[in-house]
Amino acid sequence: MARLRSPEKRSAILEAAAHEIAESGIGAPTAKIARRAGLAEGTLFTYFVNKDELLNALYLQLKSEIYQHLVANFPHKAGLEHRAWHIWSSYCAWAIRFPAKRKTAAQLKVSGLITAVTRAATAAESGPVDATLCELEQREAFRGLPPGFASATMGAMHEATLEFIAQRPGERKKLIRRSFLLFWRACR
Amino acid sequence: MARLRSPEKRSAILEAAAHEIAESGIGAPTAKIARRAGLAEGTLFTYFVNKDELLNALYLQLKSEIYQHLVANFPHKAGLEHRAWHIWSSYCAWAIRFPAKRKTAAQLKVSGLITAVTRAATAAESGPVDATLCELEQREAFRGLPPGFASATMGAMHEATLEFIAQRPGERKKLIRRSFLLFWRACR
Amino acid sequence: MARLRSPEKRSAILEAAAHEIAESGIGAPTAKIARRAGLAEGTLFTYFVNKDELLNALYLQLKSEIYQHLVANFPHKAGLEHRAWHIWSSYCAWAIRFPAKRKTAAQLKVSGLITAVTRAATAAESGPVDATLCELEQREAFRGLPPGFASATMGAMHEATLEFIAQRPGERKKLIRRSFLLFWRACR
Amino acid sequence: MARLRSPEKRSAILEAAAHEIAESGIGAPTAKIARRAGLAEGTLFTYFVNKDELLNALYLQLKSEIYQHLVANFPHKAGLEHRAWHIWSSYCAWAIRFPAKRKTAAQLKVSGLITAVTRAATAAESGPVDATLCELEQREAFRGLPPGFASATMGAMHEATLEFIAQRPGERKKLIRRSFLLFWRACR
DNA sequence: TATGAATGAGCGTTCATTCAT
DNA sequence: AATGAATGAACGCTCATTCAT
Repeated sequence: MARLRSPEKRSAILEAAAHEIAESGIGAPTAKIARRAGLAEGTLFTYFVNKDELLNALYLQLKSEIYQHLVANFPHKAGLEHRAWHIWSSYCAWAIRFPAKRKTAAQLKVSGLITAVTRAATAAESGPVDATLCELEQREAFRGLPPGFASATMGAMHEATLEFIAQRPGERKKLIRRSFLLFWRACR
Repeated sequence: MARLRSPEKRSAILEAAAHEIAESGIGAPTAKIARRAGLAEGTLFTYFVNKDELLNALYLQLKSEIYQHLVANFPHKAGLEHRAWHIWSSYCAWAIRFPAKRKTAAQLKVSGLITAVTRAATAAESGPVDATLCELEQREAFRGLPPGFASATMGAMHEATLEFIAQRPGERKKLIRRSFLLFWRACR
Repeated sequence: MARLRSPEKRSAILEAAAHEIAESGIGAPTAKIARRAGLAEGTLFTYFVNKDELLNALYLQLKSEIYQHLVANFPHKAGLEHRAWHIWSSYCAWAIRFPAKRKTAAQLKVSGLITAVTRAATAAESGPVDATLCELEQREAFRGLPPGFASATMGAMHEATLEFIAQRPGERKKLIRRSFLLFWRACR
Repeated sequence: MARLRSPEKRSAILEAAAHEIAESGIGAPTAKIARRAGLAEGTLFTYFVNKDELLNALYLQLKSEIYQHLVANFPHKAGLEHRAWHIWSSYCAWAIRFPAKRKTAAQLKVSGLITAVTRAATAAESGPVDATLCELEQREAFRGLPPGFASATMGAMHEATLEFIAQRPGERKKLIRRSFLLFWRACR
């Protein structure tokens, strides 16, 4: 019941889940996840009341990890384009470094299992990243489009870019730069 | 001679699968799909050797339906922007008209079950749409980006747009127009 | 209804069944049997009302084939030992020549699907073979043992012998001779 | 600690399987076996990874039970004929006492599901029984026949005998004695 | 708290048999 | 008579979840 008996074990479960789901999809068995986390089948359910909750917690965790990554070394004082570039390139770096996590996040997003509450919680994190994206949305380019559109567009273009990078890892740097230019043309 | 395998039943299965998967995800039971198609459980397997093949056939079918939709009334003689607009708005119209199909196509895409063969088959269809997208990629905006990037970008921005439309159906027309403008700024 | 429309097709089904069952056991699908016989799934059931009847007919057929084989070139005028040797060696020759049929006959025998009626029918065939076996049973060695015991013993020792032959095909001839000697010691 | 896997349950499954297979053949459903063992369907698969393994384990178990039975009260010091008689009569006694097990063992043997590994494992058991059979094979009667032939012959004649006993249970004792005499004539 | 055996509903698939053609 | 699509019960097996230890 006490849901946080050992934060390490909870983290181990989330980490294991991210990898299992990347490999086997949402249908990855809880037993395998638990085993990969070094725990017994049943123990998983002392940390998460059921699989759905585990999946929602995992989504939250992944979003949070991304956020941490974007915020690290954030150029608070820089101009808008530079800050946008930081977000763009940092996210790509994270996605390339943790491909399993990225894949899992994508699967969870379309799974239909992520609740409105969870989605709201991911949106709640505010900080320099959101501030930058909001600033972007003030621009002429986004006139008439609803709040969040800049962020959604960026995310969508990210996914497209990362798929190409997966096929041409050698051109990684160039693709990140060029795709940002494309994005930035739209915003300008 | 015995009854012939009927294309109508095959279509009914694909149609039923699209709806069941939209509602319940990739895990939708084949028995439910068959029932929804008005057939017995076992009959499904005279049309598709197993679930994976059904899913691949469904993906192919959905891609093909989209293509048919985009090609209908295509303004062959119009300028590039006009043709791009046709693609943009027609796809949105299809997605809004068949939300279940769109959702299912998205799920299948990330499911890991779509084979390389299937993906190749969807890419094989060539025509005015591809020609237009290729023409787009010749532009300065896509310099240094690999073939297919224009199409991928468009697709990604579509997804973002459609999510917002789902929440504000009333602003549909405006959102489609405005988001196209955003896309077009990038291409210009 | 008319069960004998085409005797060739009926035979083809039995032949196909013998091979399929040798390969896959009693569980061999009727569809596969029909296909192997060059017929459609449903056609099988115009010749045999159901699978059980097909299996019983097959058992009968195999027993009959064996009998035909033993009776061919039967040394009617020879002494008892010579006639016994003919039965012994001819059966081994048949089993070696048609291993699938032998295997299938063995499977059917223990399957629990062969009815008393079928068993009775196989026993009904009378002729020089039975006469020889009856003659054998008159001997001191079989005193106090029920009718049919000589035949059963011979059959049992055959099975044992054939298993060894399967592993040492090169010694075939010697094994057949030596095992007959063993059998004959018992009868003498 | 959780419950430990219980040897009793494992045994109960094997026992149940022996009876179900005797009644319904190799096709006996695992669900029925589990139910007969007093367990839930799924529990069977915590003791055996799949049906094939269960069947192999069952074969091993039956062979072992037979062996235990033959070894009990074995007349180690007696002459060869007496020891052979012990094996002969003890096996018959076991088969009559546990007809279901005997039938099942026979079905498994011809099923094609028993692996080489399992067969090897059954052969590995060595002891006074094998010693006696080896001694038998040294005799003139088995000259030129491969090792294991005495055992195979005995087994084959057993099967024949038991079939007759099944039809005349009253003459059991006499049949066992007389059939042994027949066997012994061959060996002498 | 941690364990993993136990549970049984649920799934994908097979297959003997029926029946429209 | 011959065909093979249609049927649905049945099967082996999986897995989220519970619970005795």
